[in-house]
Amino acid sequence: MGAQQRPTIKTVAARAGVGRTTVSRVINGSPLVSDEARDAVLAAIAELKYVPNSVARGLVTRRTNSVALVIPESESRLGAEPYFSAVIRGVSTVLTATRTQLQLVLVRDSGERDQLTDCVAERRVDGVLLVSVHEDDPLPGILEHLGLPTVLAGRRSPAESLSHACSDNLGGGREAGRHLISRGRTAIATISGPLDMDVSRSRLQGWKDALEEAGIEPDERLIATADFTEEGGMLAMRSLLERAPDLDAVFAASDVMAAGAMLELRRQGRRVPEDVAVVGFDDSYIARYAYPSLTSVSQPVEEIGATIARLLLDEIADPGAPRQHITLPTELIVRDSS
Amino acid sequence: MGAQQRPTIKTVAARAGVGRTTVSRVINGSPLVSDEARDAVLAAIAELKYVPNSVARGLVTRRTNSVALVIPESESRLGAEPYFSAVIRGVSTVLTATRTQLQLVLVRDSGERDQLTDCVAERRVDGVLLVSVHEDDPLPGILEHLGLPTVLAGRRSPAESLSHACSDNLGGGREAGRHLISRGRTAIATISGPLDMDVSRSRLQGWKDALEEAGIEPDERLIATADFTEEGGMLAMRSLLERAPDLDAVFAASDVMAAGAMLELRRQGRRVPEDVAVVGFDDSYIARYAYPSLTSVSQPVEEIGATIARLLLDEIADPGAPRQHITLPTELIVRDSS
DNA sequence: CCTTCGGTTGGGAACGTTCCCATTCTCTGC
DNA sequence: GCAGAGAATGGGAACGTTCCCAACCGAAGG
Repeated sequence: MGAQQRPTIKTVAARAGVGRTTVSRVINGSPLVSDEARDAVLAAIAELKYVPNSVARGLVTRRTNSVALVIPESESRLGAEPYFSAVIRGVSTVLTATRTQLQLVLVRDSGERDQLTDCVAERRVDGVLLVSVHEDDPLPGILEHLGLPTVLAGRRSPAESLSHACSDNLGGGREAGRHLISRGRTAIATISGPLDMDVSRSRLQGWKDALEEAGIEPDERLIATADFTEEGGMLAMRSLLERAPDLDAVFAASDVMAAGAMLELRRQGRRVPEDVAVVGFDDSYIARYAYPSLTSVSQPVEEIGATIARLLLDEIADPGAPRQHITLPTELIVRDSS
Repeated sequence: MGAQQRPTIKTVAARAGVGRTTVSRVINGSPLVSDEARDAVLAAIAELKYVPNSVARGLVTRRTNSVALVIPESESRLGAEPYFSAVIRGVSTVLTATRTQLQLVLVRDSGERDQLTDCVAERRVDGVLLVSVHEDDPLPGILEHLGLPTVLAGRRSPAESLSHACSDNLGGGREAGRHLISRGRTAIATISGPLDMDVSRSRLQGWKDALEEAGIEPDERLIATADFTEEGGMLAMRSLLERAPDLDAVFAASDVMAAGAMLELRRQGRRVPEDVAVVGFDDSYIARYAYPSLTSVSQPVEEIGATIARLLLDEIADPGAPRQHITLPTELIVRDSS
């Protein structure tokens, strides 16, 4: 029981009294079928509970109706960084609607990246979504060279050639900076992400822009970099406090790092926001759960996920079309920490 | 460029001066090949950068080397509930090591569940992992009937027939209860998850056991149920405070609900832990970020993910083997909230 | 010297689809 | 009334692999 022989397209054809091809046409919605034949085929399909074998179909069509979503685990763990979960949700929403499968690939180290390349070469997926790309990441180049449709969440540089969607990191950083200035803060530090990522550089540049607008010269002592982790945010905050004990505000390029920074501030007896105002980035639930609740730059992460999925489906459907670059707006959500 | 014709097994055979079958044997590690032939084949593979087409292979072997991980999104969103991310990590670790693909399926409503059933019937996966099952969930039964290897994280009931791994929810609930009693609390409430889930019932029973051990009769007024969301936890807390204003402790069956409960307690001016002690479940980072930091029952979620992946691979390899049931231990992590 | 056996080898068939093409049938227009 | 167009149909081939089985080879044994 259970594992009985499943019907094939031949079984259906025999039952409906038509040829294989006609059944195939009905399944694929071809108009070149008489109503009569179509009804017979549909009835047979229903009777036999026939479901086409997608593997066999993939062999001849060279399509798998499946795309890979690649998430690097090395620097920031899925789950610890809510960004990834939200991207997954957005991607999944769009893919489900078009009946496309989602292959999730967590890449921890370069060994696993090789496996990924194999998997892609095996033609198990029609396209690839990459998240959190570094400037010198070899993967986008490899995929491009393989001729496999590829779309990025984020970009390697402002001159990114591959299709991608990202949020307005520059504008978001600027908003954060302006907000702190408007709160009367004058010694505004920042905890940046890794500088080999465009997302980090853009947010940092936004912060600089805001200071310069206000006539403040960005000071090297007020810039620390971390790796988007809580631990990193904590260490960066400690280093900032050593170098510039008089700082009265800090803009962290992610909520997770902001949370780490707040832990360190509390440990050193600085009150938030009285002594030091804090602004994060992402507006994840960490911002809501944090105490005091965290002012944060909201980016439409789920929409980024949905957008890259759409871009990828477009590119799979028409590989010749020009690459698309989409920037989504950010919004500052003010809470208790600033 | 890029999309040049990829080599097939025939190309390799011609290049190595052997037959198709010999190449296939080399690829699949068969011992029935002379060293000489093997070397020639391996050289040809390297020269041509040949990678086997897994779709074609799947057609004849009836194996896809890919399993589905099904996560219901309806009650608790991926990302808002760290549990799922951790399970994904554990699953991914085991699967990557065995070169098995991971199909991620987020199911939002019953319509999407039908699609899932189709996808499974299409034989796109060798097995299915189900997370967060409800007692009357039709999916496990359908999959069992289809004869598809299926493993659960959690169980529908203590008599679960399918293979599964879950943590010791009963013991965890008991530990939480005992801990609050040891802190001298006497009016101990609980916020349970949905009662149609075994995980909820077990944690609730553990709480009851602990109270009864201490000679306290569990009071209906001190039991509220919610849906594992922050909002639900908040509402449940409100309802508990109305029904039993004198409560001095609460055990929530998840950190997310505990966070919601703490928000409501703060809103009503109750101090944590002075007026009301709070204990959560999961020991997610929410517990660390919360203020005050949250005492929580830690369960090895990532290990649960790894375990169900292993059980599934076992079952795929030997579908006839008896089903396995694995229970993993929990541990109470005491922090500031109790 | 012939048989047998184990180790190698490769061709044919099959897996379940889709696509190409040839065939049949029906209508339209002159 | 007949050619031609177009719709509907189905058989053959192909997609790239694995599995079955027959065939070959050299050595061992009678």
